[in-house]
Amino acid sequence: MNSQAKRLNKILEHLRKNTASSVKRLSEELNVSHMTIRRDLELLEKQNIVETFHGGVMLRFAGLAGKNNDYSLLQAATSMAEEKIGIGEAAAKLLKSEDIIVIDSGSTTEYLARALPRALPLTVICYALNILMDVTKRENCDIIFAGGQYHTNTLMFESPEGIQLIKRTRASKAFVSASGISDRLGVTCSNRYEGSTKQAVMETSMQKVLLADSTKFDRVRSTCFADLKDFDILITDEGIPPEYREYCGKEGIELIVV
Amino acid sequence: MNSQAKRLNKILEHLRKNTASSVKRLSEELNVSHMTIRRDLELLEKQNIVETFHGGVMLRFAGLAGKNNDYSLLQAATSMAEEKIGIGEAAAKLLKSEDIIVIDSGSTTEYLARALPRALPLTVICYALNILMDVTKRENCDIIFAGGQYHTNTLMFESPEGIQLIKRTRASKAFVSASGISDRLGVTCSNRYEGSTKQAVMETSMQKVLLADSTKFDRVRSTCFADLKDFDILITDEGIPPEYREYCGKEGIELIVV
DNA sequence: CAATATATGTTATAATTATAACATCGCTAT
DNA sequence: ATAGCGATGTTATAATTATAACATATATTG
Repeated sequence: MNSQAKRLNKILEHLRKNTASSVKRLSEELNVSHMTIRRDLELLEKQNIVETFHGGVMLRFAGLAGKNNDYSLLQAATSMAEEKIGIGEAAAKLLKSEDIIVIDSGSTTEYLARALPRALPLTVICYALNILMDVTKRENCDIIFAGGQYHTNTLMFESPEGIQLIKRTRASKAFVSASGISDRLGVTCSNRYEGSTKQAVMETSMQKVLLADSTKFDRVRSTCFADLKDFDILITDEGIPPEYREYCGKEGIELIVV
Repeated sequence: MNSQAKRLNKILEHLRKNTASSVKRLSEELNVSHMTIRRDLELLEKQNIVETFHGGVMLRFAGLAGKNNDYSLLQAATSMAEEKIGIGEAAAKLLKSEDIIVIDSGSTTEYLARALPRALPLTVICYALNILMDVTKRENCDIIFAGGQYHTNTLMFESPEGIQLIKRTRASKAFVSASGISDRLGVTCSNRYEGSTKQAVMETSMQKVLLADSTKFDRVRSTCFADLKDFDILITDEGIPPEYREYCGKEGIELIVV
């Protein structure tokens, strides 16, 4: 790891502790010139990790900057950011007043959490820290959080009791993310605990919406939690392969491309 | 409520959503001059509610500024702040490596969450947003969160499943807060849901530590969840009435006064 | 090892924010 | 009503931060 990467990690560490900081403080803390800090922050800002303003910086993705994530992981989490913003906004447009929605864990779903229309009264069910942090900032919003053991790499909480809580709850719409989508091998994620929770969500929601950027197609991960055709709506970006467009048409899945 | 109080609430509301902001943004948002904002922020800073720096402001007690708390409530939450800091630090001194601890909801316990020694590997069980936010910033720390319905005024999550999760978990030490303490009428809190959760915690922890500033003595709230003598340790400040000192001696409760 | 590229530091200047003193507005009490 | 007072707005000046261009140091590559 080069010195810049080290510094970027130190900056993020500092921000995780303090949420916000100033260029001055950072340059003093890290013993580098203010220009170096500025250039570092510029990088971090381009990747949507921090937000700068005259006099300071603040963490944007408080959640995603989980304590064990180093800079490279953060990069991954912020890749395809533009596409994900579009997907989140498109998902938010589906919402109606009094909807009871599940927001799954993941970085794509976080953009939905941010795009939730402030005016609509909603009930939100979730189980990931980044989602929770966005939702608790909202008003007009009942929150149900399924707790459990905290997983720092996915920012997700999981437990039998959490799954139980989801199972006795009913949602009008579930917004689910995935790490891999294959017509033949189904919709997959990377961890067993994610799979169990997602399955519970699929069981208890009226409408199931899959949120995934186009890099997820024709990719598999270890844990399959649903068939693609189990979903009612698929929201993705222009990069979706033609054969998946066809598949959606054939299976009656509403396709929303942003 | 006069116009200044209204504005202070609006500022806090804005900060709750954005964590940090700038004088410029606030003055534009609220249509007042930057001087007015500055004077408002000066007030809020004096009360330890926000922290200002060149170019901006940020919330200090992110958790405590729950969205439904108005300005007057915030004041209450930050009262006895010095005593509470001491109590939190004293509680942190009790911790040993590999301890499994419960941190109850409340403002006093938040100071413990902040004072957790960074070096010690710990498992933390909690169910309140302000505690969670502090604990997730830490490393060397397994987190178990008991979820449920979110209560904005106490920042606490509660559900049968959450209680179930607590009940099947064992802790070496529980750090519990209270709204009222009476030798005759027991230890009380304000809400039924708080009581059920606290009771579950009392049942499943080896050592029970009560954290309360001295304003809580000889005060009762609606929901009783324990007798004072059920606790092994009581941490409070110098203001503790003499009769409670005696009571602790008689009942074998270790008293720590900060 | 030289040559090049990249990262960091320095400086001067521009832009923004902070402070302080004073002016004005609007409420309250008589 | 109006005098008085507190709250808010205005302005000029000081302090701080941002930007850009250039200089220097450090790392990389053939």
